[in-house]
Formats: sequence, C-alpha cells, structure tokens
Amino acid sequence: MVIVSSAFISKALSSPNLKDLRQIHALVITLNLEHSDFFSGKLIDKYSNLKDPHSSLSVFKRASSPPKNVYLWNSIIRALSHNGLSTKALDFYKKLREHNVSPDKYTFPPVVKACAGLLDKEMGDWVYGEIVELGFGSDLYVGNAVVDMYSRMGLLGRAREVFDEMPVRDIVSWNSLISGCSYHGCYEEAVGVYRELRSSWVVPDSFTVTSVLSAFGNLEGVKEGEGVHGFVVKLGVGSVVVVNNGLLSMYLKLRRLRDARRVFDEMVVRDSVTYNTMICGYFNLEMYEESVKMFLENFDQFKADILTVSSILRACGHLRDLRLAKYVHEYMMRGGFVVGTTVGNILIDVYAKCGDMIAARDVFKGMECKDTVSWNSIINGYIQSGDVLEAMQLFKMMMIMDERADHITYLMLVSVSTRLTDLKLGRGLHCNVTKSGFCSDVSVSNALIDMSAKCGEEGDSLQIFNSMESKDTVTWNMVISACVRSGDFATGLQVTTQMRNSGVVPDMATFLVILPMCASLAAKRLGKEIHCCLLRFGYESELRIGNALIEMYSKCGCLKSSLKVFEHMSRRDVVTWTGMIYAYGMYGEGEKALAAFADMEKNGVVPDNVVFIAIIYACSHSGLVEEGLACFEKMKTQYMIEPTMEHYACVVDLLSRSQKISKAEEFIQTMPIKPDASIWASLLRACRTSGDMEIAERVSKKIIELNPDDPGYSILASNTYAALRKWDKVSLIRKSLKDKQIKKNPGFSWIEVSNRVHVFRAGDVSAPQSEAIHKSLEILYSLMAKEGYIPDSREVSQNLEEEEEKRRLVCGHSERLAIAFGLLNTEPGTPLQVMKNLRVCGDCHEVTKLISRIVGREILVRDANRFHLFKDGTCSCKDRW
DNA sequence: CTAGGGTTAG
Repeated sequence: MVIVSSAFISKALSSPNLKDLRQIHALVITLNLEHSDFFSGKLIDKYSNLKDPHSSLSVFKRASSPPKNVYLWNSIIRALSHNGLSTKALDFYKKLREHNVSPDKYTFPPVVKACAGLLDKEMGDWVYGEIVELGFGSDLYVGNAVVDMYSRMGLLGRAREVFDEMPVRDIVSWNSLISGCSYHGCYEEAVGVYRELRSSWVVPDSFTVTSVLSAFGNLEGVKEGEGVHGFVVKLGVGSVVVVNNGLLSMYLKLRRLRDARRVFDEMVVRDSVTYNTMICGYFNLEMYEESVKMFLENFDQFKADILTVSSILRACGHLRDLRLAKYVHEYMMRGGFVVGTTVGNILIDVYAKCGDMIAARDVFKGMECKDTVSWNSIINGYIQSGDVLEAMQLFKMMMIMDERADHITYLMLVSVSTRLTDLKLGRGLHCNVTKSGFCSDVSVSNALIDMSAKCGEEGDSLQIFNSMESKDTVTWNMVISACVRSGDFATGLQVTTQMRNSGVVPDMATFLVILPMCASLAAKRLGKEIHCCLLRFGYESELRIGNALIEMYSKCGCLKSSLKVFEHMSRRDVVTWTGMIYAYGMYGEGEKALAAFADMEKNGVVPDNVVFIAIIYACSHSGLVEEGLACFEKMKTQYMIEPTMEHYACVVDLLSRSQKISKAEEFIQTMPIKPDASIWASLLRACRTSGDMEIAERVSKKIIELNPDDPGYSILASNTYAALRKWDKVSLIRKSLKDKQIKKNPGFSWIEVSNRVHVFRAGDVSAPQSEAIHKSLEILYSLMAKEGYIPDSREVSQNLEEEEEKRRLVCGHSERLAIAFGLLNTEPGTPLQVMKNLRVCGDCHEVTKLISRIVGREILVRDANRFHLFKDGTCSCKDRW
C-alpha cells in the first residue's frame, strides 16, 4: 500500500500547480509520510518553485526534527534564498551548522546568493571563508555563485580574483563577471572581459550577449556593438526576447533610431521590457512625442509598470499635455495601479508643469506616504506658478510637521528670496540652512552668496565664501560677481587671483563676470590675459563672450581691439552692435557710430531700446544734434519703442552739450513723463559750462526739490550755489546730505605703470613719490602760467577763507597726481592712460590739455562718462563732456 | 532527488 502510494505521489509531484500540490500535501500527511525526508524535500522544492516559501517552511518544520539530512536543509535554504528571503536563508544555514549537519557542495550556492541579495559584504566574506575551509572552493557552481556575489556587490577586483583562482570555468563564470562590470558602470572592463572570453575556448551564449550589449550602449566610440548584433544571429539567439531587448537598448542609447526601430519591428515576441525600453529610450532622447506615441499604440499589449508610467507622465510634463497626463492618471487608476510615493511625486510635478495646481494639490493631499521630494515638488509648483505666498505657507507647514527639508528645498526657497530681494527671508533661510547642516552643500551656499549679493550685502557673501570648505566654479563666479556688484573691485581682483591659483576650471560665466570687471577698472593688462585664457578654454566663438570683450577693450582704451573682436565674430546680435556703437560714442567717433547703426539695420538686426541710448549718446558726444534727434524720432515712429527716462536724459544731454540750452529746456517741458534729477543735471552742467547762471540757479532749485537718492546731483546743485557764493544754500544742502548719512563719492584716479596699478586720491600726500609729484606739478603750473593759464576755482564747493587754499585743493585733484606720477615714471614721449571714477572737472580738463602740449605726450583719460584723448593742447571731446 | 548567469530605470 505504502509502496503503491509512494510511486503515485512521486508521479503526481512531477508537474503540479499550487492547488494540486496542496492536495498531494494533504495526502502525504494522511498517509503519515511527512516524516519521510524524500517527500518533505520534494514538497519544499515544489512549493518553492511555485513561489510559496512559507508553505515550504511549514513542511520543513513538521519534518523529522531536528533534521539530520542535509538534503532537507538544502531544500529549505534554496526555497528561502530563491524567493528573496535572504536573511532567513542565512539563519537556516547558521542553524544547520549549530546542529552539526555537514553542508555539501549543493548547500552553498543558495547561501552565497542570499549574501549577494543582501549586499552584505561581511557575511559574504564569512561564507566564502567557510567554503574554502570546508574544501568546496574549487567547485564550479560554488565558484560561480561567489563570483556573481562579489560582482553584484561591486567588488569587481575580488570577483576577478576568485574567477582567476577557479580551476574550471564555464560560460556562467564569464557572464557573472561581465554583468557585474556592466551593472556597476565599468563598461570598458565589461568589454575587456568579453574580448578575453572571445579569445578563449568558451562559447558565449544569450546571457553573455545581453550583458555586453548594455556595456556597448554606454561606449559611444566602440563600434563592436554592431558586430555583436551579427554574432547574435550566428549564435542562434536572435529570437530571444531578452537579447533583442538588449539590442534595442543599445541602439537607443547610441541614438541609432533606425536600427532600434528595425529590431523592434522584426521582433516576433515582445514583453513589457521591450515596450518600456522603447518608451524610456525615446524619453531619454527627449523625443517625447515618439515616447507617448509608442505608449498609446501599444498600451493594451503589455502591463504598464512604474517605469512606463513615470516616463509617460514626465513626457506629458515636457509636452505640457495636461489632457494626456489626466488620461494616463485615469488609466492607472482603472488598472488598479498603486500610486506610490515616486509616481505621486511625478504626478505633482507634471500637473504643476501643465499649470494645474488644483490637480497637483489633490495628488499631494491624497498621498499616504509623502517624502521630501513630494513637498519639494508641490512647493516648486507654486513657485513656478508665481504663488510664492502659498509656497512659503507650505514650507512653514513642512517645518511644523517636522518634515525633513533637503538641499533642494533650500535651493528653491533661497532663489525665491533672491528674486524678491527679500533679505529678511534670505537671512532666515540662512539660519535654517546652518541649523540643519546644509551649509556644507556647495549649491546651497552658492545660492546664499548670490542672495546676499543681490540684496546688497557683499559682506555676507564674502563671509559665506570664506567659511566654505569646498568651492566649485559657481562659488567663485558668484563671489566675484558680488564684489563687482557692490563696486568692491579690490576684493574682486583678489578673489580672481585666488581663483586662478586654486586650479578651479573656469566656465563661460567666469569670463562673463571677470571681463566686465576689467572693463570697469580699465584693467587692460588683466583683460588681455583673460582674453588669452578664454581662448585656451575655447570660449572665443561664444556670442556673449565676444560682446563682453568688445565692452572690455573699449573701456580699457583699446578701440582697435574692440573692432578686431567685432570683425572676428561669426554671429552678432543687438548687444554686439550696441557695444560697438557705444565704443565709438566714448571716443567721440559719432560718424562711425552712425555708420555702424546703419550697418546693423542693413544686416537685419532689429534695434532695441538700449541701442538707441548708445546711438543718441554717441551723437551727443560728437555734437551731431540733428542726427541724434533723428534717431530719437526713428525710435518712436519707425520702431514703436516708447522712450524711457534714460532716452529723454540722452536727448537733453545731446542738446545741452551743444549749448542749445533753451531748446533743452523746451524739450524737458514737452516730456510726457515727469523729469527726474538726471534730466535736470544734464541741463545744469551745460549751464555751468556756458556760464548761464540764471537758468543754473533755477535748475539747481528743481534738483534740490526732487531730493534725489544719488548724492552726485545734490552736490552738483551745491557747487552751483557755491559758484554764486550763496553759502547759506550750500551749507543747507550739505547738512541735508549729512542727515541722510550720504557721503560724497570720493574721487580717485588710477594709472597702470610697469604692470602695477597706482591709485591716487584728491589731496593725498601719503601717495608714493608724493613730494616729487608736487614738485613737478608746481613746475608745470609755472610753465602754464606763462601761457596765460589762471586756475578756475569755480569747481571748489567749500567756503574756504583763503583763495590760496582753494587753489591747493584744485591742484590736488586726483587725476593730476596720477598724470604727474605717470610722467615721472615712464620714458619721455610714452603715452599715458589715466582712469577716473568721476567726471573730469573743467579746470583739470584745461590743465591736462596744457600738460599734453608742454610735455609732448598723448594723455588718454577715461572718466565716468567717456574717453578724452589729450594731444598737443587739444582734446578729442572737442570740449563737449 | 539538489546548484550558478541576462534586458528597461535615477
């Protein structure tokens, strides 16, 4: 009876489904066969194959206990390991050892696999030690399992060692090694092992091919991938789905769309990986329409999973296709798709991108497990849709709910405070960042540097910069830009030098920060060096770099270099032309500026409001009144550009400079917007030059009434009253400036002599070679006096008792010191180039003209407004400045 | 009686 039943059960066990298996199991129990190691072992195996490891476990527990038969132990360990219960499998291995059962060579592969599944390196090493100790180290199957384990753990060297020590290897050994390399991104190594394999006696199989294809997909230069495609056919694995999926993936990664499409079309059997590979592949190539099309044409052919859905939804985000997003969302819900955290986060982002914040909020509310990304996505959604208040509200909620903010949260919020120039908010965030330890994140610190700078707190920027342990290119760019923004060029230069010495690789932004700094400083030498640097880094053909170079060279006094850069540019936009036109303007080359403007129009470049400022400015500095006015008209009527305050100021300047004072005044009266201090100041300067003190006084009164923020305008008015000797008014203005705690921008000049910049302040006696400078100036004054020069003290603003004292102050204007220093320290005849942060005063202008004749030198002076080239007693500005 | 390896994704 028992013998008949055993035979029957043995046969019945050959191919059962789960229902049949349970019946057989019941039969085994009723026949009292459950203590038979043979039947128990069979049942454990069968349950395991049907992915029911818990039933396997209960069979094991009811079997003879403690089991002595290693076969039973092997079965249960295998059942657990194969079904992903790695920890349990390892526990059973330990129990086996405790019961003093001797493992055999069949015990180890599942145990090793369990270690691999847990990526537990220590346990892996321990098990491998046991294997070697018990003498199973040379077994092929055990060895393969170990190679695979180390491969999966990314310990590729260790895997290779074990591989090399194996006395026998087969294709599985090779495949384990190759797939390990591929999986861990060591594509060259994967291909290397593949080549070794090809030159051995072992024949590759479909597993080999699939593993190595994924490596070829990531190696653009290597053409062997194509060979593999042919080889696939030769091996006879051309119809294996997984192999074709590998080919598809490779071709898509290499952007070989036609090949991918051909493989796809010729596939007889496809699986969901096939469709996902196509959908994700198109998505990664930013071919969102194709990705979506692939899904819509085949969504009934396979079961969409998280990969499908995340690609398609993100494609909807890029395409701003709200309808499709909602459709896919619905399709997911209908199909019983569980919206987990990741997919929920994608949905929030997609709805936000498509502008449906209500839908985004609904998804957010409905999510059971929110993570930081969920909060970031919804906050970012509100920021992008312009609802900063709601975004901040959510951030507060996040803090209250003790939800962890990450570096991206802070990055987003800091950029909001930057955009709003909200220093209070920014500083609050800075505190949070410091408290939560994110100040070690470079990008967050960079954002804080930028925020402080744009809120006008250069000091904060520098402090953050100095406290940073690691800095990247953006950090340096930001801090230099902070210095430039606040006018602290000295620190800007220092940081630039540090950056160049630090070995950080500059990017385009670096040059776009440093070049304007060189322009402001007229640091010709540094500018040229930077030009060389950017050639070395290959940025010379960039449009914005070209534009910056034009500006840098023109402001450094090298108009010719500007022109050279301009001529070499392959593409030119409005900014390029504006740069050239402005450059010509600064040098008093109004005709050339007009020609450039016409050229620009001929080249089909549409002018914007800025280029009109440049051209009117150019006309203004060359006395081309009619032409300038014509440009102004053209802007309004032909190009329909509404003039701004700056345009009106330019026109007033244009008229005033040419002494058409009444016309200028008339023009101001017809302005459709209320003229500000800059407009009146232009007129006032003209009155001062022409000596029209009646209008000057009237205009000064207007300026004072406007109470301008810029102290320069008030000082101009004050100087007018000083010239009229109305000292009460002067002291009144001075007092109001003092009350507002505004200090006059101190004037200074600088000159570059033998590669060093020397700075001079008005009346500065501590300057280098001060005595020699004063002595040589005295000599020059006496020579000038012989030519009939009388110092003009109108520019002096203080009510000083002694006329002599006034003269001393005039003599002390910083540009004269710089010029004298230049004369003393260069060979006779060398041209001088002096920079000044304010405008040159009338008396200094006169003096410089005379000096240029007396010493026979060209003196180029760049003031806040333009260039003056002094030569043989005349100036290129033709006294219009 | 029993064992080992592959493709999509960030």
